Amino acid sequence: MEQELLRILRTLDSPAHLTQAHARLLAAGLAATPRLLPALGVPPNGFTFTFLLRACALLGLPRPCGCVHGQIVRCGFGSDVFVQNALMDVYYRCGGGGAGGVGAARQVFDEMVDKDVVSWNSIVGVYMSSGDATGAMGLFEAMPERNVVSWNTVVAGFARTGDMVTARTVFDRMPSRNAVSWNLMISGYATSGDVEAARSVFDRMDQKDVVSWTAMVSAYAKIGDLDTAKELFDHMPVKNLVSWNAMITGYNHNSRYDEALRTFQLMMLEGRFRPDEATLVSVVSACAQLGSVEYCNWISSFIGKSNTHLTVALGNALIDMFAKCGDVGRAQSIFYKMETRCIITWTTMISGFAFNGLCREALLVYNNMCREGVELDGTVFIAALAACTHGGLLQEGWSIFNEMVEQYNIQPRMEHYGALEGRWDGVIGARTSMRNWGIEKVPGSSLIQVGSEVHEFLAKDTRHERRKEIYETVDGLMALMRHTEQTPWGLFVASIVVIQCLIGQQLCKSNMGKGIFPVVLQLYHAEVAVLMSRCCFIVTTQTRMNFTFVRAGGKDSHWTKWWSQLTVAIIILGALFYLLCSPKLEQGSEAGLLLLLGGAEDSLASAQSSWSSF
DNA sequence: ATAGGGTTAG
Repeated sequence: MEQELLRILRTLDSPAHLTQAHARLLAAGLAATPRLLPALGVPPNGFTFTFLLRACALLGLPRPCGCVHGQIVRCGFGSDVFVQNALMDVYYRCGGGGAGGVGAARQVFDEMVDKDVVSWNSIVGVYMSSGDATGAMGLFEAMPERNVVSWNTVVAGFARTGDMVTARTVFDRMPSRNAVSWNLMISGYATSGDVEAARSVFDRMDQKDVVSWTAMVSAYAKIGDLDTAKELFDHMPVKNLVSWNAMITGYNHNSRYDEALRTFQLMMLEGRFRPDEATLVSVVSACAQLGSVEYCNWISSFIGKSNTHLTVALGNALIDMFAKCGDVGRAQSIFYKMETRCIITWTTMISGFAFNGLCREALLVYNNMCREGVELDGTVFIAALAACTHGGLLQEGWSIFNEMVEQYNIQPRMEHYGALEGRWDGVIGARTSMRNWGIEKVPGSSLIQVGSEVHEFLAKDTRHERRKEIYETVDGLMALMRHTEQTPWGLFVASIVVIQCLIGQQLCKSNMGKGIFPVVLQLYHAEVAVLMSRCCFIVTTQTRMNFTFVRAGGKDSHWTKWWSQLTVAIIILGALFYLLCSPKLEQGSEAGLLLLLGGAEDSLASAQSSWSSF
């Protein structure tokens, strides 16, 4: 049958007959048959290959690129400048952005008979995004002609690496600039944290477009200045979907999830934009943080109705959301529905089960993951180990820990030890010490009364008026901890936290009702376990600890200032004390821990009474 | 075709 049709097709010689035959094949459902389709005789052109190459780039597979390259040469497009430019881009992307990709792209570039500005711009961009600024600048200087895109490519390259000094130099040298050039400077300054500089570029710009405004909104949101972000957002002459997304994620990053949702609702009320995946990811994660079942149901039914494709990011966010509001069954069904998963998907599902106390199920997910041969990272092991500890499955925890080290060659970090509380039991008898110090009475209490006011703290609370400070403090400490892990500075930071907690308790106790301390510090069990295991006592991971210093009444008095100054002084002295006592401590060494314990025990003992009586 | 703003877990 197929042979017969092929024979007939070959005999056709006029376009009209060909069209007729094509129509008949379509009607018979045979047009897509791989051997008949080429016989219809439509020759490829430049567009064929640029689209084909784009498909290769999306797949990121080097092998089809080679085949397509062969076809390009065979069909006589070896010197078509459009096709060659696309080919260069594809070879770079399929090389994974590394040196191999750069080499392949460079080879295409060198072999090109005709090069136009786009070819030069592309190769400069390739060198820039591979991190080779010197190579890029060499090519840039050698360019026979430059247009505004050439200049922008270089500015973008320097801005991406955070080298705003060089970016500025190039920007100032530009013979002419367009909106993109200015916007590159704005976003470059914003990502390097210099909002002032970004703002001054923005103010000097006389062709501000929606991108400039949006970049400024997210710049202010990033440094936590939501008032200015909101003000700019409200005054934007034109908003698009990305602007709304920027405002919503700005609220998310500052833990103001309810306002994120309100902004989303405003956008929906306005009705001009349909939420895209980025919007939904942000909204879902805001719902997850709020843990409100009504919001979660609403957004999930909205997603269901809007027929949105379940991408990896959205799937991950949904799994997290359902798990956080206790519906682990729906979390799991999302997990199964996902066509592609990444390491975050697995991590989220494992922690989702553990979060709901289903630690065996968490381990099943872990086992499935290992069977599927997913490439694992250190983080997924933190989740798996925490699941074991949480469920009291210490033996499983240890065997996973060993697998991690021996089979997957992942260096254990302090978070892994933190997840395995049993680690330190033999060293210091942590549980006993805890009981002795009366620590068990403090955790679990998330209500603190100061004077006549009751301050309530729930997990990841978003309602407290000083939540910005809470999360900034915690985030800052965590960042510092990450930055300084494996060095004595980790101890330094940990000691600050402990001392702050102790002082906070004492201040609360002795100054009820006077207006106490302007910092509210809230830590969760995992972080506390890590910090505390450094400072020689362990917190059971089942118990969430809320350390809070609360200021009552909301009025600043001279007492507040006085206490703040005193506290800062004590913190610095305490930190110095730790530093002097433990300058040569080796992290993780038992001798070091015991030494540290000796130092810490004294200061903790004095605070013991306030812990237990609180 | 080459350059610019927004995207999830621990």
